[in-house]
Amino acid sequence: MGVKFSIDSVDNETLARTGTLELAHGPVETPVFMPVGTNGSVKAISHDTLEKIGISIILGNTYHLYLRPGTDVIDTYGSLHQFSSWKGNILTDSGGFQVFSLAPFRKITMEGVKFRSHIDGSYHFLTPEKVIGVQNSLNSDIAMVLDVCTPPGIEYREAVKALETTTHWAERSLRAWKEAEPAEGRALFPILQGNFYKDLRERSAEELLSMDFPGVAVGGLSVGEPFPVYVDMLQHTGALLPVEKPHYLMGIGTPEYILEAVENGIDLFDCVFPTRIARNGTVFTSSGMVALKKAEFEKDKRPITDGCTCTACTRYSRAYMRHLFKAKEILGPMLATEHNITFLNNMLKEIRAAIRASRFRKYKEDFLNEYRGKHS
RNA sequence: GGGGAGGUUCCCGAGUGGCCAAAGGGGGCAGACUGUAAAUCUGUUGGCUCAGCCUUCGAAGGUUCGAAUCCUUCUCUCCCCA
Repeated sequence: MGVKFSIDSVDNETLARTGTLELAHGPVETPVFMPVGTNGSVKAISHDTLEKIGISIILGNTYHLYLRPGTDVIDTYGSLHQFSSWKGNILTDSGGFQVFSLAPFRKITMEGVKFRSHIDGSYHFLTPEKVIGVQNSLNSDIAMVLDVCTPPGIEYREAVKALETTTHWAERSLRAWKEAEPAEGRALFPILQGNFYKDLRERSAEELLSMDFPGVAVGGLSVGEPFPVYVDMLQHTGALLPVEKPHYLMGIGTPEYILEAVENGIDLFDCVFPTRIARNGTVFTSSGMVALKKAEFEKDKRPITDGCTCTACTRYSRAYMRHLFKAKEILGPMLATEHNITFLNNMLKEIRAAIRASRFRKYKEDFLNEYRGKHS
């Protein structure tokens, strides 16, 4: 389970740092945004285009791929990479979040989680060991332990229970992972929980970091809490993480959230938001989010944003993009998805450069001033 | 020329005496979306001095306490037969 993570530079005002994570399918420069490809496909964009943008790692989802196509199909290819023809790295989420978001159908015990398939209603029982087994079939470069994610506002004792289950599952996951003797360049990360109780965050960190994991993820944030609460909990949690290991914050993906994450020492993050809002007609620009369907863009000949290297910005106007969405042309979601991923990827390049120059704070300030200022 | 069907709020289309400013869909406009059951979902869509009032269901007139709904005439559209 050897994974090399080297820190190249450290910002002198914040916890931000740049690094390189050596995974089985190539190096990943951090901080990095990882697009989500739940079913072995980042929705509305081809692997070719992702490669062209320079994406080195995407997500897959154990829960979805276990249900469909199933490991028997994946096993005939040897890996999700082979099956989907993705040459880069893949991080697979464990399914813990699906158990959380599909709440009406779940039953969690210390042993595992029983749930109903959203596809055919069939019952399934997932254990930490089984989830490791599925991720071994997928040959994930970074696998995640099964965890219990909880929403804001729950009782303390309920948060304790979720935390204890998560720790217990992490121990079992690690044992199963080691027994399977994973190849060099593959990693298993535990997921820090504790809900919005700081002492529980500390306890979760203590318990999980006492185990021999090559990295650590922060879960249970960006689950509906207000932005200031997110920032507060992130600051508290970020300081608990061991400097030498890669830090993964699960489920964040707007420029504002990303900047906070990087400032607090986060190296990896993923989010469906950029790709989902793209499909729904909203794109990122340096001056804020823009809903392309709005009437004001009917005859707007400008590109989505100047200086962007994506297909939409180098070739098409806002008016045309609006028309594509109005006419429900599939090209609209495709171009918008490429744009949003390109936008974030370029933003992360700038962030890494700013950290190397030890001027991250300035970069963040300047970025947010324009982003939150008046829209162009 | 003869017979038949029909004209409803931006469009399609329900509604055959009061519960109708008028179902439903489309379109428009706005909002939401953050480890993807999402190319999705929600709201709104005649006007105003807005718990009320005014205007609206091809046009005009009539019946009625009361009409988009009934009657008369006109007008327009579509289908069938000559």
